[in-house]
Amino acid sequence: MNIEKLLKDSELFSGISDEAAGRIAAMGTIITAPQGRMIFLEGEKGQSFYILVEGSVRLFKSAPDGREITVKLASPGEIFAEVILFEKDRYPVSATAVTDSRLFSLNKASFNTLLGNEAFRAEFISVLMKKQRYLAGRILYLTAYDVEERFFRFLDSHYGRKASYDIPLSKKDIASAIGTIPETFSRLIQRLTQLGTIRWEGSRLEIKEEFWKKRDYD
Amino acid sequence: MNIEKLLKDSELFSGISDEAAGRIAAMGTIITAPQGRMIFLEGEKGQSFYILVEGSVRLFKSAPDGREITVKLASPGEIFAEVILFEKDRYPVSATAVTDSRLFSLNKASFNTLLGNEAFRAEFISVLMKKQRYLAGRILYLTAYDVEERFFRFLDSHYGRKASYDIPLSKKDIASAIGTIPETFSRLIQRLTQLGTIRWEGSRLEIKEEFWKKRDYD
DNA sequence: TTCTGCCCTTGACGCAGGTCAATACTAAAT
DNA sequence: ATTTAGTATTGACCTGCGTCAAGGGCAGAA
Repeated sequence: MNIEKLLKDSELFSGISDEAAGRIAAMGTIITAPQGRMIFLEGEKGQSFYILVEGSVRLFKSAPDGREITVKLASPGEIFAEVILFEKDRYPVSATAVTDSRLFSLNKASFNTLLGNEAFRAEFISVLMKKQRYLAGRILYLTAYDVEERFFRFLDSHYGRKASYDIPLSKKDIASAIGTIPETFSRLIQRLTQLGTIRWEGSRLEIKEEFWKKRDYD
Repeated sequence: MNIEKLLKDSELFSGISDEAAGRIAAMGTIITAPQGRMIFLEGEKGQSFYILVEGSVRLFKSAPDGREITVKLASPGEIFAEVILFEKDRYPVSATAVTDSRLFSLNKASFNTLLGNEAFRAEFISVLMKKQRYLAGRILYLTAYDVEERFFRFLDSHYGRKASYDIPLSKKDIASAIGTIPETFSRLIQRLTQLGTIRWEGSRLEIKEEFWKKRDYD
């Protein structure tokens, strides 16, 4: 797939013209990151930010004791590490590809050129604000809901409410995304399976009909 | 104290000229909020954002079960609810004054005028990014540290490492700020007092010499 | 084919911290 | 002076979820 198309699907460049997309595409580079590849490390110096084109990337902070707290599991179209562009020149989180991924990377200088454009600036600010809302929401998510609730909210927000999913992630990665550990997540799955609420074979997850209806999020 | 001076001490308008400060001061209004006053409610429509001039304001989200999760305890000079300025016209959090406070409020229209200024835009974007870092840090704070650790980090980040503090907040507000409940916080205080680590009488809190040295925060 | 490493699962266990409830201590209101 | 209401403390209790440890399944490397 060509880069221009992908850019136009991203949150930052949505609604951009073909011509502009072409120019931007020429300014950055496409990076391929196989599953498990570290993209950047918290505290590391950097001068580029990224747009996830394909795959998924885990953004996390490390606690002093070595545990990793997932701040966000990014999906295609999302921008991250844009914080590097102002003031601080070190990444505030680490990023690794949890599935084979492709990223579009743009450096500070190119970005500053873009910022010269009024419409782009407005778009950029609105992306920053969306992120802020996301993070405030994640604080609520992690502190006010239990693991089961978080699991279903995770499904809902990442794939929507369906009866059947094809999950491209390992269970350990999901556990991390919902803020728990594999053991606890495994026990949750076991319990839900016994209750007949879900069925999970290979990468196919099925949720019993009727289930979503009982839940009211927000 | 005059508004211009206060604006120049805020994170958003730091380094602004006297002349510009005067113009901005004329665009907004000063609001007085006595302790306990609700400033705005999550979900409510609004067209203004605020700069805290004096006092402290608690920003929180409400869980479906009614619990309130404090997202941030704002201090003077900080800007909040700026998220209202783009796209979404509803506040994503609620805000109440936890001590008698004064706020400077600016509406959307005035803000847009300011945004016309290049330097201001850059400053604004950098404030947004600082916030983003704060929120990512708060996720780590709330999920990776225990209550004791959070308490000392709270003291450190709000007042610095001192041997003696004059705490203007109720214990319940501190409990909320550090992500716990009054009972648990009270027990922590009791334990630390018995250990001789702290002494707390009225609003005066004393930390035993030597204590901070044992801690290494980042 | 065997080894090595990673995922996933399952059991046993412990504990930090939340819930519930009772009581005292204010300080403001009547 | 007495009611009222918010804050604080303390005890008894309980539970969700993390830790530790062990074992099974599977894939890629040698």
